Amino acid sequence: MAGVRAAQKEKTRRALIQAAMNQLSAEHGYASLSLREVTREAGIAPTSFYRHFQNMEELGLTLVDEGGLALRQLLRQSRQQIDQGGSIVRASVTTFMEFVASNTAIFRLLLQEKSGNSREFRLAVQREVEHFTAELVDYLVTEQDFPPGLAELQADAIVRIVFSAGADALDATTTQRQQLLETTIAQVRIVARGAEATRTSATATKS
Amino acid sequence: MAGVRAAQKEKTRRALIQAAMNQLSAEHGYASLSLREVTREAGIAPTSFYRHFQNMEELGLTLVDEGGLALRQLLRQSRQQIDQGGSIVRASVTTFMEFVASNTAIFRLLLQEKSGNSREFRLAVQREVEHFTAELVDYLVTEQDFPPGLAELQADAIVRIVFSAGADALDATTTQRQQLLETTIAQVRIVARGAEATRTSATATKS
DNA sequence: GAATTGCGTGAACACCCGTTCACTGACATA
DNA sequence: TATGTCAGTGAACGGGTGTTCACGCAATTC
Repeated sequence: MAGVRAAQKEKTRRALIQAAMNQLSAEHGYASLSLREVTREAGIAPTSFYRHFQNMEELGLTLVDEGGLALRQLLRQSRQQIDQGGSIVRASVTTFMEFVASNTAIFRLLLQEKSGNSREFRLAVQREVEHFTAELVDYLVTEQDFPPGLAELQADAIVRIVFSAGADALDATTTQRQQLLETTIAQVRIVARGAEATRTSATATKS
Repeated sequence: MAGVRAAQKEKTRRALIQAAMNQLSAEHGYASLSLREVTREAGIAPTSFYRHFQNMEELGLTLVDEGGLALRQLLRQSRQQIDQGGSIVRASVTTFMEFVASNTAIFRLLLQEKSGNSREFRLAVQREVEHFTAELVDYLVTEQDFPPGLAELQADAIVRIVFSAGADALDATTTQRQQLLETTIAQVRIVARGAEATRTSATATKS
């Protein structure tokens, strides 16, 4: 009953996932990922692949899940920074950009498959992003007392801006990233200000 | 000197481009586009491909150019709608969404290659999007008297939001698109309001 | 009318791909 | 200790890929 066998299996499964990650780069995306190359890098025979995944697609979806997991850790991290005071916007956007810089491969994967050629992939990524938005909506409603509708609009806009900036960061130099960070922070603040203005004008009308 | 020969060549060149376009769909992207399939659809021998393009990459860049051209036509169209009065934001976003709906393949191509695996492609798409932003900046500065820096921030944010919404529209049903249109319009207005608030508070400080 | 240019061609080459199959041998079970 | 399970294997099949080459033949040039 000692899981020696199971442990070994899990180990090569991780090796496959890691190998796939390694092959993902700016020049080589998921679409052009080959079973043979992945198994070669993982150090096993091509045929052994099927002991762990039915398809390359199943491997891909696993990768997306890994990305989603990383994103959620990012969220938690961001929350912690918020709780300990300071500029909420700056802390959040900075954390996000740091994530992009240090998880380039995985963020690129999410980004590509968001508008990729597999519906299932698109939906999986979309789910992760929505999770992100929902978290932000919750914050805006409970902490900032925004009405749900407006919070939804605002959060959605901010997420679109930040993810889009993250995409640009992938190709950017360090100084460009710095610039991009400041730009994004300013833009998020503009959105926040606009939402605030919208709220007060609506409240004024109501009262 | 009659260009019968040249005309025929241009014709099959167009056939190749069109064939490539036809093969682009939600399930089948540029990355998995094969020379042989394209020539098959175009009705010529695989080898003839090289009479028109050096690589598949050259064909791809041509497709991106076509997309850029279409985007600029969209811009011009949008300008016309603005000149004849009505809500600027609504007209612009609506036009954009209509473009996405009727040029699905080409917009999807631009979107995918924006974060795709060829640096040259990414830069080409980025150039097109920047052209888009520049046009908007110009409008904000000359027509709305925004200071250049703020106009840049605002335009960039709006373009990010609108393109991101366009991406979501690709997978959406008609009613979802309607909803998305309204959401996007509201978001653009929030950004405009935020920028306005930012401007006036800055001006107040200065005076 | 003769010479040249150049688009389109079919055969062929070398390569990589995903997937199947029967098999081995270490671990797990009883 | 005997039996069964199952991750990993190497050979093989069928198929698609990009690219080369020499060639035919109609449009063009002189």
